[in-house]
Formats: sequence, C-alpha cells, structure tokens
Amino acid sequence: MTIRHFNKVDQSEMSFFCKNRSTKESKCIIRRVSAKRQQAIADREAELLVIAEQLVATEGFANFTMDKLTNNSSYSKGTIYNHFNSKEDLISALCIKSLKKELCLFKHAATFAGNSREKCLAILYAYQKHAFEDPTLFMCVLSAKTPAVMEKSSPERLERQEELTKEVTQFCDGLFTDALEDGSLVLKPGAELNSLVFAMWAMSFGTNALMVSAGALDTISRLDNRLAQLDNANLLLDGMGWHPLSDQWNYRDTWGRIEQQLFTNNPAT
Amino acid sequence: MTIRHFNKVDQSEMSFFCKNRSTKESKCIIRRVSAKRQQAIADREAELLVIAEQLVATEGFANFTMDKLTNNSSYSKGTIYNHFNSKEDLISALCIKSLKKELCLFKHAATFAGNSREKCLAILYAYQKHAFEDPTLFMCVLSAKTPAVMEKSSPERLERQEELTKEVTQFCDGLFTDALEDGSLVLKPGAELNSLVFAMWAMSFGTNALMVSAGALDTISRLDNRLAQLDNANLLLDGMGWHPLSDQWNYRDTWGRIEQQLFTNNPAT
DNA sequence: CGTCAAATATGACGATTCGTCATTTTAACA
DNA sequence: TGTTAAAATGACGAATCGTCATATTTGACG
Repeated sequence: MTIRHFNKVDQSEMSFFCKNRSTKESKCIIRRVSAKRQQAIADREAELLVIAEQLVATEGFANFTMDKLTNNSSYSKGTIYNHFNSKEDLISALCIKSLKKELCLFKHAATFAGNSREKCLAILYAYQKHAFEDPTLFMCVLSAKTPAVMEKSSPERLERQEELTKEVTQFCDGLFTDALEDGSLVLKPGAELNSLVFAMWAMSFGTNALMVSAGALDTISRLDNRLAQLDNANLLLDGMGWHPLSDQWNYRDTWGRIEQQLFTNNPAT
Repeated sequence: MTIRHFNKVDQSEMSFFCKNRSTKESKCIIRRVSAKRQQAIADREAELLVIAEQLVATEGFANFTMDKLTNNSSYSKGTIYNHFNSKEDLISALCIKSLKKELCLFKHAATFAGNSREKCLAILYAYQKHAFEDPTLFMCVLSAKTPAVMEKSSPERLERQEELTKEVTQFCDGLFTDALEDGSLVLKPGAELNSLVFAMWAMSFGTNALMVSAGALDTISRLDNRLAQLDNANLLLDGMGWHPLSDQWNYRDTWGRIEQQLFTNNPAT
C-alpha cells in the first residue's frame, strides 16, 4: 500500500515546519537547514497527501483517521502532526493540492487555439475534467469551505487557499479582459468585469458541485454528464453577449476539439 | 439557554422511532403508540434541532459535540441517540429542516404578482434570503452533501433529503413550464427543460455557496451582496432567452418590489 | 384506581480518536 | 569523530463517540 518513490516536489509548498519550536534563547549562530533535508520534508508531505487521498477515496471521509494514515505510511504520528496540525488541516492541504492542480490544468487549457470564448470553454472543460477524474480532491475544496474545517486548519493553509483562489480568479480576469479588448465581449451598461467573472465561477462551481455530490438524483442523472458544463456555460455566455453566440458557432464541436487537442495522450498534470 | 416551549410540529417529519427495537416475538396485539406521545416526540426532535442549530451557530461546527447538545437540552444522551443515530445524522436532519424552509419560502415567493420571469426571480430572492439569514442552516445543506456526512447519516434521512430536493426541482419545473406555455420562454432547438432547470439550480446554488462560504475573499466582497444573485440570474435568463430580456425590463426594480411586497412585515416562516 | 407490559429515558462505560510531549535518533558541521 | 540542533517516535491523557443494562414512565385493561 505504501508508495515507495516520488519525484521531487516544489519546496515552496512545504508546510512551515517546526514553527513552534524556536528555541527560547536562540544562539546567534542559526544553523541553516540543509536544502537536502528541506527537500526530503517536502517530498514526505507530498507522499503523505497521496496516501491520505487514497485512504479517503477507498474508505471515505468519515472513516479516515490520522491513525490509519500513520499505519499506512512509514512515519510516526508525531512526524505526521509536524506536517498537519490537525485532521482538518490535512483536508485543507488536500484542498490546496486540488487548487494547484486546477490552476495547472487551466494554464494548459488556455493554450487552446481558438477565439476568446472557446478559450473560456477550454478552461471550463479542464475544470469539469478535474472534478470528474478526481472527485475526492474536488470534494476537498468543498469540504475545506466547511466551517468545521475552516475553524481548525492552520492560518497558513487558509491563507494559501485564499492566495490560490485569487490566482485562479485573476487568471479568469485575464480571459475576460482579452475578450473585452478584442471586442468579442462588450460590457453592458452598469455591468462590471468582476461580476461577470464571479458569475462564471459560481455557475461552473455550482455545476460541478451538484454533479459530483448530487449526481445520484435522477433530475441530474438524466442529464448528459459530459455536456452539462458546456450547456450551462453556453447559456451564461450567451447572456453576457460573448460573441460568437451559441447559435452562430458550433460549440459542441469546440468541446470535442478541446478534448482531443488538449486532454488526450498528452495530459498536463 | 434551554428553550422551554415550542409549538406543535408536523409529526410526519418525525424520525422513525424505535426502529430496531421491535420485539422478536411480537404479540398479536400491537399496542398503538398514542398520538399524544408521537406529538411529544416530534416536538422534542424540533426542540433538539433548534438547540443544535444555536450551538453550531455560536461555537461552530468543529466544536459542536453530542455531549454539549446533551448538556444544553433537558434530555439524556440515550434519548438524543434515539432521534439521531450519529452526529452526522443530526447534520442531515438540519439539512432537511433547511430544505423544508426553502420550499416553504419558495411557495410564498411564487405568489408574487408579475410575469413568469419575475416569479422566477422571486424564488431566487427567497433562496438568497434564506442563505443570508440562516447561513448555518444553509451550510448544513452543503455539509450534508459531503461524503463524511452522507456516509454516516441514516438511509431514511438521506431518502428524505432526496425527496425534498426533488420536490424543489419539480416546483421549479413548474415555473419553466408556465413560461413555455405563455410563450415568454421558447426552447432553443436541442435544448431541454431539464437542463434549463438544472442550469438555474447550479447557478443559484453556486452563487449562494460562494457568497456564504468564501465571502471573505476580496474578489467576492467587492460585489454587492444584495444584487449578486439578481445579476447572475439576469445573465443566465437572458441567455435562455426568457422574455422580457433584462434590457427590456427593469429587474432591479422588480427585485425591490419582491422584497417589499413579499418579505417585509409579513415574512413566511 | 391499580396492575402490568411495552415503550422510553438514563448515564455509566468501553472503544476510538485526537493531539501532545518527554525521550531517542538523525545528520550537519567542525 | 564529536557536538548539537533538528526531527522522529510512540506511549499517554483527554475528549468524544455510540452502546447497553437498568430504571422509569406510559397507558390499556381489569
């Protein structure tokens, strides 16, 4: 069960290790932690997250315990609590992992060769793909917004979450700005760019959240999973007046091309 | 802290009491539980939910425990576990309470005197009002969709949740059907009524969920809370082609009238 | 009104799980 | 190789969960 080997992991994402262990009377000579060790810690954190994700996926959130994580990893409880100061903090970390994956997918999606509205759809395709391929991770984003988790996870991780969320929205801002510049999107009087971005975010988040978590309801299961996000987006983007409108362009075709060109054979991970 | 008195509560919502205690060798004469007692049980369940909600609101989900519920009520642990077979089951019950309140508000909203699109907005207004006035309860709906809760709450409650959700969507179906009949809404070729209802659901749910749970993010906090739901809805409904379109009608005015006529002085609860 | 059996309430208890901390181990640097 | 700070360990106390044997209450019936 235990995963043996991992590629090196970006250290900048490492948790703030040892934060409460600063010696009261610190010597003037502070021994710098070696890069090698730092790397080892970052790798281990990634390893722990993978194991945690597997456990959550197979046994469910409810049955996931820190003790099980301990038993399924090669580390001790104390070590694990050096990384995550509570179970909720770990959920928060999974949420961050999810956001980072999203951002990565989004950037890949933005390379789609097409008009501005098609690029927007590419992002949404990536979002949906993420939610469906990795529902555990996607649900972590949802769970992390839950008071139960927010209240007990470390301030550092909450801040990181916020940072990443902001980064995502800024990324989307860019898409809309481009569309405004090339004239395919024109702000209606009284409308703001911000509110358009928020609308798209709310719509796509709501769509994914309902599909993943309430997919069993027959109101939803009767829909075509692969097209729900596209259909919803088309309604909204038409409403914004983002050209070409859906009756002037075959976006179903676009959807297929996005899948083929960006997300087959050569997936970005 | 303990609440003393409650009005009578609909018994049909009572949890399936005593379900695992059927005597192995049941006598032929099954003594019927008196209506009075049934009522008492239903009342108590409502009372417990109110206390639980207060506790969650003041101390947060994370710090809410069944022991605290026990201490803050006049009943013992065993009695409480007769109502809710786990902490998660209780969350589920709160979710059901929330859905019932929503449905009630929606029905009240549907009495708004206006065209079909205005009625739709009235529903959304009610939805937003609920989310903002009672965020704890609204978040319960979110939490209840979380695997942690789904996995541990009783099948009966999960079923009830599903039932209520279905009832809400059918209610929305009605709105759309009316609009189709009076011609203010025309299905685009290839579109289905189902997917339009789902789109509106996803949009409004996503909007509320983000506003309530991520409201601290400055991307969101810069928006006008009271109008976000309206603005998003207008974009979407314009995209559906639901007449009168937002440039042909002053829906901001409608929004104000909804508030005044339906939700001031004489609120439905 | 008194009796009795079924329904319901109680809270002590065992089992988990959480998170901590005194101690041991590791590894960087001289 | 020796020294010392950082990091790992796992036993432990506290808190919570959910159960169950026992006590109490209810109300149908004589």
